[in-house]
Amino acid sequence: MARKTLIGEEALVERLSATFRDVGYEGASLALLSEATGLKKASLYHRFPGGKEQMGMEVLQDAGRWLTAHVLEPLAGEGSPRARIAAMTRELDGFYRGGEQACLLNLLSSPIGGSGPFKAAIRQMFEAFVDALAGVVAEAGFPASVARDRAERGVALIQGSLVLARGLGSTEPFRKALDALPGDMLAGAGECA
Amino acid sequence: MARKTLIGEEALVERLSATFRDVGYEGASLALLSEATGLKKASLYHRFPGGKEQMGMEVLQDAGRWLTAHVLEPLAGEGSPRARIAAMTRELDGFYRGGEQACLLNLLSSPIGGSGPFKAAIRQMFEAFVDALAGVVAEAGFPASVARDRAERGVALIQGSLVLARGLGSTEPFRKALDALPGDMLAGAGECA
DNA sequence: GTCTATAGGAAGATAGAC
DNA sequence: GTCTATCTTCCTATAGAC
Repeated sequence: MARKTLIGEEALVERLSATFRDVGYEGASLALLSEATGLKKASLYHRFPGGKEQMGMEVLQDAGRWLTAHVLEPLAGEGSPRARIAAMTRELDGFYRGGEQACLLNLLSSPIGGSGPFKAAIRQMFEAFVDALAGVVAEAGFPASVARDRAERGVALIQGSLVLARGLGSTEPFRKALDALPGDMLAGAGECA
Repeated sequence: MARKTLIGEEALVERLSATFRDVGYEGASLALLSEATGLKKASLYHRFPGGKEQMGMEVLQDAGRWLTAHVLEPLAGEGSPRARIAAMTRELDGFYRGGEQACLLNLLSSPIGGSGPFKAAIRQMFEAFVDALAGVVAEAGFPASVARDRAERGVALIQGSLVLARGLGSTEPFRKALDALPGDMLAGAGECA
């Protein structure tokens, strides 16, 4: 009863995600998505009756599940704050392929005033990420407002270093940002400078 | 001899830039650009025979001139390092409209391996920005390698806070990042924590 | 310098055979 | 579940009048 589907659900979403992250949502034509997945356009519509927008949503939901499993839960889990943040950076390094792959949340975003189809999902993921990171920083002994500010800065650093890496054509800014992140988040917790 | 052009060159490029920054390069159709500028498509082609790609290039060059005049030169100019960085944040706050407008350099970027038409110009602007910021930090007494790392982090913070602001639908992360930037860049120069 | 009108092609999406 | 073939709409770009 096998061999009817040419590509598994996981691999399919994976390829779609990689394409969106490479060329953006608008830049990802069905021709391109078809080439990337090995499925003809009509086959893509069979799997995603809602068309490109549904592909975007499912890719985003998949990223949300990844975020929960590989970032949010570890951040809320066992170990010292520093160890948990360091573990998170390792996961992010893999997810972004050392900085080569851009972030969906950046490439699917809509203007601040606007209301694209992905806005709510993206916002939710950013908020969850900031909250989880702020939780760890607070656990290290910082007041809640400081923890929140630091967490926002941490997420901004990750996103911004990906943007910079893309702009400069080098993954170095991303790798450096990840390396420095635990120190950035916990500076002043025991030592100074 | 006036009144032939319905919109001046400066205003024209300004509107095109705003549109690209709102919906991205691929998302900016000629219909949209026409609506934003008040010029019909044929008129846009009269001003930009190279079509949308030329519009993107000229908008990018205009941003480069703005960067030189309002960021690079002030950073290399008079005043204390802290004052110069603070002056830069005020300029950036205006340019990004307090975080409401995204960054061209982000929205026109191509994948790390790829080679879009804007790649060289974008790379050059990011490098010039990082260099100028690193120069100020070095002037404040930090070793060149530390200054470079801090400057990269500063640019990443600006870019990332814009991404985060867009994702959260609030300009707050951007404004906070700007406020903290002088302290971030010069921490340890005299005081600690 | 701006416009209306239109060419020519690529986009998203669907029908129906296998 | 996948395909070829097709439809319609939108896109970039051009022609030519004013």
